[in-house]
Amino acid sequence: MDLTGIAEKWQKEWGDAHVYEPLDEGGEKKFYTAAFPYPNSPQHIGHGRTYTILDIHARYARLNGKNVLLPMAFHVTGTPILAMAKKVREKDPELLSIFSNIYGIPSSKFAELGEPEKLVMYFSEEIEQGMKEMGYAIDWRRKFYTFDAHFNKFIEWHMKKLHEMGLIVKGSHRLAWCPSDNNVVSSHDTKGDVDPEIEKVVAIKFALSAGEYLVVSTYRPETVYGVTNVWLNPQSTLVKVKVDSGEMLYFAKEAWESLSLQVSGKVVGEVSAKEIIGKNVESPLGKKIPVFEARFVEQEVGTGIVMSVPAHAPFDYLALREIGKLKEVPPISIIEYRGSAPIPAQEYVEKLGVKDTTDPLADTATRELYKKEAHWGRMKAGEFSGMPVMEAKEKVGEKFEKEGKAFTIYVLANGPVFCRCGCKIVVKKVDDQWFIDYGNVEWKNKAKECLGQMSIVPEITRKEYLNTIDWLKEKACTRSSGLGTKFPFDETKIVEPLSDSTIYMAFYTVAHELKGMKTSELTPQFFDYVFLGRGRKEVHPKAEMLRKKFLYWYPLDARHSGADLVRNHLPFFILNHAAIFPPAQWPKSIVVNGFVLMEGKKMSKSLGNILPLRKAVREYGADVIRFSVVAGADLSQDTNFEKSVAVGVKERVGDLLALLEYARTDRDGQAEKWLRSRLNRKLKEAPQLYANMALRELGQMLFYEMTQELHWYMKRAKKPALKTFFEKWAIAFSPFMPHLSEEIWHALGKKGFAVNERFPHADEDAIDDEIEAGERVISELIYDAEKIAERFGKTPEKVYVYTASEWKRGVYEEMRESKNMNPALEWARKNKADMGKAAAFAKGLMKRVHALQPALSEEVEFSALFDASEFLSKELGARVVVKKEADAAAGHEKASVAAPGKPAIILE
RNA sequence: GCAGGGGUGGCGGAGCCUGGAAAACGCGCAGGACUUAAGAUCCUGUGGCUUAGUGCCUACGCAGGUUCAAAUCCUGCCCCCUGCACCA
Repeated sequence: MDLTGIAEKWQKEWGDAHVYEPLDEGGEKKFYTAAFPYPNSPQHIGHGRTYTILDIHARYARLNGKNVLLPMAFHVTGTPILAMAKKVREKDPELLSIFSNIYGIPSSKFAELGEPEKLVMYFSEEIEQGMKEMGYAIDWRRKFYTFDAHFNKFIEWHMKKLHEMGLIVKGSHRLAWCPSDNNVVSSHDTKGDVDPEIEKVVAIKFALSAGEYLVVSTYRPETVYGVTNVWLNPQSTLVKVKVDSGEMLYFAKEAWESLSLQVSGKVVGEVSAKEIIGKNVESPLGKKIPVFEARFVEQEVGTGIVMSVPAHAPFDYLALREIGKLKEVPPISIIEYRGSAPIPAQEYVEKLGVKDTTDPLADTATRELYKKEAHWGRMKAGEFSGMPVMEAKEKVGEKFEKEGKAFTIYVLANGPVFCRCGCKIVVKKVDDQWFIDYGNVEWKNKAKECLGQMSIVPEITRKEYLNTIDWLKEKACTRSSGLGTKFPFDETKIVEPLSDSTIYMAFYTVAHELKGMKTSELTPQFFDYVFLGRGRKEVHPKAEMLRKKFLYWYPLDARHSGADLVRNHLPFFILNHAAIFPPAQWPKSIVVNGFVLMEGKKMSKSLGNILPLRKAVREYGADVIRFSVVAGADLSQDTNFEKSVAVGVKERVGDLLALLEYARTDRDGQAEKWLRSRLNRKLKEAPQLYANMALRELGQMLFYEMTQELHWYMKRAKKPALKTFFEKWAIAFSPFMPHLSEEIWHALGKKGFAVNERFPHADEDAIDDEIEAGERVISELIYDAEKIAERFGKTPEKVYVYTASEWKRGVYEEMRESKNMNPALEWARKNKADMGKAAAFAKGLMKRVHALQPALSEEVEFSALFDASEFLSKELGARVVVKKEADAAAGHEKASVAAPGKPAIILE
C-alpha cells in the first residue's frame, strides 16, 4: 500500500485542475481562515492540527455545495526573525544544532539563513510545501508576506482609521529594560527565561528640611498612619537628586541607578547614610519621627529607604527590638481584623518564634501577617478608618499623590532578573509610546456586541473572550525594531505584530488582484472605497471590481486558531473588526483547538521531541496524520500523538483499500440491510456533528466504528458487496482523508473529483431498528453461548436456541414503559398468561427496569436468528438449531429462561 | 493574587449540559492463530467474585446534602493545569 503515492497523485490532479481556486462570485460562499504561520521554523504536527481542522471545515462546506475560500499568508512582523538571523550569523551552536538535528536543515544552507529575507523564504517555502503535502484546500494565489509593500499600505490605512476614530493614543509606558543592550527585554531574553514582572510601588516623601526629602518606597502606603521611624542601611550612600519641580530628593545610590530611567532629575550631591541616621524627619502626616539604622534594608530595592511600621511589619518590630528602641518609639497599631492582637507584628513574631531580622522565619511572619491584614483587615486609625485595607491602600496612595507627597515608581516584582548579557534588568519609563486604546469603554461595548452575534466553538470559551475584552487596557502598538510596517505617525517605529494581524483577512479577498498594482495606487482613499464603500468608485479604475470581490467574500465565516490566541490575537481581531467595519462585515465565528502532545509530553526544542509535519507525512502519509491530530480528542482539549495509534490508523486504511475488491456490486441480504442501516444512521447524524466541529466524535463514528462494523459485515456476508457503501462513505469521510476518498472514488470508476461531490444524502428508509436489533441479538448470542460453552467442558455438537414467548414480551414492554410490576401483571392477566410465571419473570426484570431496551416481537427475533443459523453454526463450531420457546423439545426445560433479546441456550 | 479549566482502570480519555446498566473508542498488557523464529497482522481476554443459564459485588479526588435513584445536581474542602500583555 503506497499512501504517499496516492496522496501525491491526487494533489497533482487537484492542482492541475485548480480545484481550490474559487471564482470571486457565484453561489453561496464560505470564507475560512486560520492564523497565518510565522516562518522562523518548519511546522510540526501541532501546527498541523489547527490547519487540518480548518481544512476539514472547508471541505465539509464544499460538500454542501458552497463556494469556499481558504487562503494563506505569512506573518513575518517583529523581532524573532531578525534575532534568529543574527544568531545564525553568529553561528550560535544551540540554534544550529536545532537546525541540524530537529529541522533537518543541511549545513550548506546555514550561510544564506543569516539573511532575514532568505530565512523567511526558506521557512515559508518549507511550510507551504508541508501544507500542500497535507492536502489542504488552499488558494495559494493570494499568498503574501506582512513585509510586502502592498500589505504595508494596507496596515498604514488600518492605523490611520484607528487614529481617525481616536483609538490610537500616545503616552508613557514602563518596560523591562537592559541598560547594557539598551533594549526591551522579555522572558526569552532573560537568563533562565524568567518573565520580568513589573509592579507598582508607592514612593512617599519624608521631609528632612524644607524642600529636601527622604524618599521611602512601600507596598503598603496605608500603614503610613502607624509609622514610627525611618530605616536607613548604615552602609549605604544616598544621592541627592534635584527633580523637575525643584525639590531635592534623597535615594539610595544603588536604587537610583535604575530609578533614574523612570524619574527625571539630576544628581547634585552624595551623602553617607550615617550622616542622616539620628536626625528627625517629618512624615506626610506632619509627624516628627527619627531615622534609625537597619542592616536589613536593601539598597537596590525600591528607593533603598524604608519606613518603619512596627505594629504591622515583623521586620520593623524585630529591628526596633534589636536596637532597644521599642520603648522610645512604641508601635502604633492602625489595622484590626477579627481576633487581632494589640500589636499584630509582635504576635506573629512570638507565635512563630522569630529570633531576629536575619531569621528566615521573619519572611514567613511577614507574608502571613500581610495576607491576613490584606484580606480581613480594616483601618482603625486615620481618615480612612473602618475601610478594608485593600481599598485604603489605593485611597491613601491616590491622596498623597494628589497632594504631592508621594509618587508611583515601578519595580521588578520578581527581581533581580538578569539579561542574557549578564546585566541586571531595570524598569524604564518610555514617554513617546503609542497605544491602541483597547481600554475605551464604547469600543469594548461594540466588540461585545460583535462577540454576541458570533458563534464560538467551543462555546465554553466565550466567557474567556468577554473577560479578556473587559480587562484589556491600552496596548503598546509599536516597537523600535523589527520587520513589518512603519508606523505612519512615527516612521522610526514599526507596527507591532499583534497589531498588524487583526483585520488582514480582508486583505485576502483582493490580494491576488493587488499584486499587479503599484504601491502608489494603494492610497487610503482607494482602500476606503474597496473595504468601506466610502468615497467615489472613480478613485481607481479597479476600485469597483475589488469592492465587489470584497463584498462577496466578507464577512469572514470562521476564524480558526490554537487556544493560545484566545487572550490576545482573537480579542484584538474582534475589537478591530468592530471598530473598522460595519456590523454586516463582522466575523461570524471563531473555532479554537488545543495543542498536540508528543507521546504524552509537550513538544519542545529542549526535549528534542518535535515531530516536524513533513517528516510525519513521509512516515505515515498525509491522511493518517490528518486523522491522528484531529480525531484523538475534543476540539478544545490537548490531543496526544502516539506512534502506535498512527500505525493503527494506517493499518485500518490499508484494510479499507483491500476491501475495494468487493466494491463492484451490491446485494440485498440481511447483512447488507444491516450495514446499510448502520451507514445511513451515521450519514443522518454526521451533518450536525460536522456543523459543531465535533471531530473526535465523527472520527469515532465514521472511522473506528465503521471499520469495526465492516468487519462484522465481512463475517456475516455470504458474498460481500460494498459498491454503494463505498460510494457514500468515501464522500462522507473525505474531509478527514481526502486522498483516500479520491482513490476509492476513482477505483469505483467515477468521473470527476470526490472532493467536488455533495455530501451523501441519508436514506432514512434504510435505517431499520429491527434489523439492527436482530444483529445485536445474534452477536450477543454468540458471546453468551461461548461463555456457556467454556463451562460446558467439551465442544458442543448441537446448540439449541429458544426465543422467548410473546407473553414475556408483553410483560417486558409494560415493565419497560411503566417501570413498575403492576401494569405488567395487569397486562398478563388480560392476556391470559400463566400468572405464576409472569410474576416470577416480572420480578426478575425489576432490578434492571430502568435499563431495558425495546424488545423485538418473537416472530422478528426468531426469523433473524433462524436466518443466521448457518452463520451461528460456523461461529460456534456446532450445529445451531433455532426454535421458539413454546416448541421446546422434551428435556429442554431450560428453554423457559429465555427473555426478549436473550434467547435460552442449550448445549448438547 | 486575579481569571479560566480540570481530578473517572496500567495509560490517553468517553459519559456530566438534560440524574436512570460507568469505563465507549484507542493505547498498553496477556493468551491464541499464522510463522523455522521474530516483527507485523488477525482473534480472544483485560476491576474483583461466581455459575453450564448468560449473573453478583466493588469502584468516578475527599466530606456532606438533595433524590426512589448521583460520576452527573447542590455545599464545603484538598490537589493539578493554563493565562495575566508589548511576546509570536
